[in-house]
Amino acid sequence: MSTIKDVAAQAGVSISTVSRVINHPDSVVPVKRQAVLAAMQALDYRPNSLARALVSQRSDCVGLVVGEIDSPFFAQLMAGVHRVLLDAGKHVIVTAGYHQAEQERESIRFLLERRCDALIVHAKALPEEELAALLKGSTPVVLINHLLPEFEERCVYLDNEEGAYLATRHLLSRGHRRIGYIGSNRGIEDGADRERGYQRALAEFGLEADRKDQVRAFPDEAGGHDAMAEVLRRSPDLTAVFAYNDAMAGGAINMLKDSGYAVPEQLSVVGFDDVILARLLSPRLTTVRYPIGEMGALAAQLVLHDLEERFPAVEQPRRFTPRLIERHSVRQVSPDAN
Amino acid sequence: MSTIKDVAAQAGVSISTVSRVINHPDSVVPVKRQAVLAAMQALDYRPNSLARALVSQRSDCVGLVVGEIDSPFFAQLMAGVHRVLLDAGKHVIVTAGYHQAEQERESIRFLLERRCDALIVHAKALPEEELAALLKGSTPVVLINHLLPEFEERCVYLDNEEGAYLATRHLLSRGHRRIGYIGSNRGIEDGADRERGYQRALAEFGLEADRKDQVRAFPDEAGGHDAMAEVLRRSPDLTAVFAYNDAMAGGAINMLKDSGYAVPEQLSVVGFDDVILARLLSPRLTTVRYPIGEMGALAAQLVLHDLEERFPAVEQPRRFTPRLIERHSVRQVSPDAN
DNA sequence: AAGTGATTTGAAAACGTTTTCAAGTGGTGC
DNA sequence: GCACCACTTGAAAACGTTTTCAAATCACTT
Repeated sequence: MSTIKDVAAQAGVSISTVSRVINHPDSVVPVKRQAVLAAMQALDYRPNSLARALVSQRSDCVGLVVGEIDSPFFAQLMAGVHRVLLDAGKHVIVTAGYHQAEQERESIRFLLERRCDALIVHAKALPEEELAALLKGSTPVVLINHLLPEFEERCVYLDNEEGAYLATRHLLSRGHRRIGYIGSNRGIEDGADRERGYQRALAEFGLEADRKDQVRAFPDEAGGHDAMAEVLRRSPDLTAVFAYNDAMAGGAINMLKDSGYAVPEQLSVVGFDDVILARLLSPRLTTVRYPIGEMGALAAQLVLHDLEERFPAVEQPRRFTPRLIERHSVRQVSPDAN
Repeated sequence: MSTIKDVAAQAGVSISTVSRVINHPDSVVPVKRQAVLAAMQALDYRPNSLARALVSQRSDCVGLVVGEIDSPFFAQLMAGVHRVLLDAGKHVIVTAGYHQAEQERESIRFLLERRCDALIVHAKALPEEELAALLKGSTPVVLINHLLPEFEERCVYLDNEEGAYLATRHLLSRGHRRIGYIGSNRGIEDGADRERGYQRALAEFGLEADRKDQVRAFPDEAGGHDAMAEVLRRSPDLTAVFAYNDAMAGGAINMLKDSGYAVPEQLSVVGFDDVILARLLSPRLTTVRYPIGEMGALAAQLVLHDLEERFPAVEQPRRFTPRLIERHSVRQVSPDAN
């Protein structure tokens, strides 16, 4: 691969001049500029961005750590971040933590070693002190979905409790009184927050969350399927179920239909996230919209402002509030029928 | 951020020694090694991978160009590549071409400038000459889903025609004789290949593909919805439909149900890709499995072998053959009933 | 005691850029 | 015809590493 030296030689100028036509084209006289351009073309020259970043101390890259690469949820996050960063001429390097502290640590280390100008991190397994230490470092970081009170303005997050509350309230307002919860067994905060929201809504109606109405499983389709079976076994009189996420809700719905239950006629289901899937399920899933794409975009704007003054500070609050999306998986029921 | 010099100073050794404890720990005497390790710890030292890559001429990164970042299909591709590369100690930089030549070109340029050791490229918009030129370059490249006869062993691809043939044959074998095709309007080869497969199957049964039974639309849920409506308007007597991908099939199914059609009782549907969605739709979608994750893994093994001899050459054929996955969206029909 | 060979070390060159600085060029105003 | 200035240019330093090479050290052998 040809270097700046080759180009300089071929064009009969110094390497400084070549560098200048790359970075400040106007500062070199047209005839030489043309010669350099021609030489670059002829040699298929590509500036070595490593060398460039090394001396200029900026790579124009921002690193993104997601939970996993192949999930519709994180796909939306990546897309949101990508969109605003690409427009700004930055590039994104994506890395996955796979929900394990060690992998998350390794991902962050990789990105830092690669000298990303900033990091956007979704890491739930790492201890808070480690995250705090990261925030304190010299590389700007914004955290997704992990509120560190100490660094509130650097955290973009969703009010999970409110989301679960909304979902449960919706079920309650439709007359349901026996409502199960299909949760995640991944020991992360979201889970606890959502359970709290579920319980709060129940409490408002004078109901108490029964432990046997709550089952945790791996937060995917299969987990939803199994959890649904289990919760139904334990509490056959449930009229509705709130699921930790849409994939679990989908699995639950499948399980129900397979067992001859009609959804929502016999059992109502509410999901969480509003991934594409929700619109494709049948019945179309009533769910809580998780604006993860917009959250990614906000995080991107935050780091953009850190990186260059030409990007305005963002005034928008970092806390996002979820919204209930009503579709067809919930049915009105008479509370007295229970 | 501290450098190797700082570490050397703090440990009272030369930078060569520090470099050695990083790269060949056994070659430095234990007492100094400990001192260096301690200094690194104390200073939170992280080797600058840019500098390292610059001198050693290898970045341990492979670049991956996908069609778009937020699609379940490409998510599987990324995951497959990621899995084998991470195990081998390599890192992956992902970039999206968004199905536009200019974006694809830019993505490749970025990856090349960043001095990735190898590239895995899924690009359908770029002209073949450009791809061929890329393959001829000094950086090892493997192409996904784009067969360049000139570089056959560098191309990992699916036999699209066979897939469509399988799907249509399945419908035919279940008695269907009036079969519509919901295609993609993105002018890429896959589309043409799949149409050919569809026509070939039809021809084997002495049927001719009627132009009015074929509608093209944007290959997503909404496109599938609209195309289904259109094809039904044109040819109300269809008993089955083959869709370009699962998302379109999902949209089509939704459209059908909304209009009061029962699936598969009144109309059978077959998809393509077998993304997660297919299992969650109801009825569960009969579809053609696109082993894109495995294809990504194969591509990764190919580049691994290019990069280091310790990775074995891969003997496996580069051409993947799709497989029909029977689920519940196709119904047996009596051919004579038409 | 001196020589041998193996081990450990540091100095310096190299990787491919950008940037600073000073020198060179040519034009302008008097 | 000369001083001044603006513009353009090249040499060289710097970025943070790895690696080569030769020097230094050390333990043995004779």
